[in-house]
Amino acid sequence: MNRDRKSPGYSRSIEDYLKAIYELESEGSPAQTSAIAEALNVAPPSVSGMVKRLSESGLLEHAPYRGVQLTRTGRRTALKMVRRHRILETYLTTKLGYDWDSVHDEAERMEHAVSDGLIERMAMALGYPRHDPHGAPIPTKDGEVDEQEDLVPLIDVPVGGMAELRMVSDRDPELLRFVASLGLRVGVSFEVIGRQPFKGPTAIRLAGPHAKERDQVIGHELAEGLSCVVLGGEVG
Amino acid sequence: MNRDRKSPGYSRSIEDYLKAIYELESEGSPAQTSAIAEALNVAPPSVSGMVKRLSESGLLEHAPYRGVQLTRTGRRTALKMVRRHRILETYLTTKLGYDWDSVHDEAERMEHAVSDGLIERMAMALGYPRHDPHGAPIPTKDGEVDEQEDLVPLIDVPVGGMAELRMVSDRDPELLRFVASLGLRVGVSFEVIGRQPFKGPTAIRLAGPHAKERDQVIGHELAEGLSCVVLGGEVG
DNA sequence: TACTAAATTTAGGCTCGATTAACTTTTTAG
DNA sequence: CTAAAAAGTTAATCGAGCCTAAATTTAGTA
Repeated sequence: MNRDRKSPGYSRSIEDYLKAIYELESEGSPAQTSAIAEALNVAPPSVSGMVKRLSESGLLEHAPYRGVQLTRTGRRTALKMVRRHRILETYLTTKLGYDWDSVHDEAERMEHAVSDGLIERMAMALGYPRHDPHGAPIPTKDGEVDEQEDLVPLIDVPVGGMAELRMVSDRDPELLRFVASLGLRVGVSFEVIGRQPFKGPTAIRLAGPHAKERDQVIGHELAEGLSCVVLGGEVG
Repeated sequence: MNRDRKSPGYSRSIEDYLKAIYELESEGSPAQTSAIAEALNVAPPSVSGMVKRLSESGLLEHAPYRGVQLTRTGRRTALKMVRRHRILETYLTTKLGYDWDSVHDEAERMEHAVSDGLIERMAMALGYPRHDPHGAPIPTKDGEVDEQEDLVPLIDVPVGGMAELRMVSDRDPELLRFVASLGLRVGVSFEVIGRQPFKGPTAIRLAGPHAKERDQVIGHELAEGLSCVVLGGEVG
């Protein structure tokens, strides 16, 4: 009666809550009610209600008025959802020709419907990738995540330094299209050739024999969202 | 706000009802409450309730105590679900190494989660197949189905005649595994070499240079479920 | 034709996950 | 240190879909 269903069988909602909480937690500090509500596009009292149920089920711990933390079990499920999401995104771009800006919503819906077995088949077909198309690390089947501590936002890369784009949030398709239109992709490296004060733009020069428009200017807010690794070599 | 979501956005339940009703209708006669209930594993009053809502939404017509018929709109959605299901089954077997007995459940869940765009990409990747792995016809994007009128159940293929297996229900994995274990697949042809009366078994001989066990015996009930096309050539 | 069995619908309830309105706790600013 | 603002929780409802029990309609048979 249970060949390859979705193991313990949490509801779609529960899976969404756990994943959202995980993602908030990984930005440090316990997840707050309002943040969860915003992430899930739901009113705060809905979160309070669900949080109560989830903590009664042992998926998270709730310090009233203080926020929420995943338990070991809760984190396991959350990581499973993150893995599903990122494997799906990778599969859709690699095998079905999706662009990196259009995979998020599709994966968001599919991640609740597919079986563990399908995810593993996709992972195998992809050669067990470590990162999704936006550079986010794909948790392993038993919940290990490569945390990538050396990443810094582009705004913190010093002028004159070389860096490589390593990760962009997958949330905003517009943003992803814009980033791509600048010639930037995960793995592309560049030199930071200037930065204006007062939250002004950062100027970069793409490395390699890129056609025209090797020089680009990136606004402050966007530059905050581009996670880079600073490369050793300095440039004159 | 609506890039490639699931167009009008019916609920999972509604999609299931419409598809089930379509499948019952295509066996002739309007779909009865109890038959729908059984197909969906739901109590009859649940069907009455849903039927009321669906007919108020114009997706079907309800003659109380008489059964239910899809409207044009209802049929369109039902066919969309059938197309999704069969494309998914074909994709999973062709591209991800699933066996024909294990795709049904996976497709059943995925068909509610994926977008039209994903289905079309899969269809394209497959070269727009006309039939799924069980031989069932795949409706086109605009709802045309190849009805295959020349199919007869194996029990009606006369002894001495040649036939080719063209379609098996995808519902029962056990049955599909068993059929496969006999050396039968969609497209395999064989001669009917005997049939016992009183709902007794049918004996067949597989065509071509099949290893050992070219002769197989198939019980009455199973033989009812194997849709074949009778081939022109007679055999001594 | 009347009576029973089967099929269907109605009535009443439940759970899940969401909402708004009202209340409580925590944080922050003066 | 206190008062207002912000954040969180509780209470009361709602709708979708399901259920069981109790009518009701249809169908089949004596």
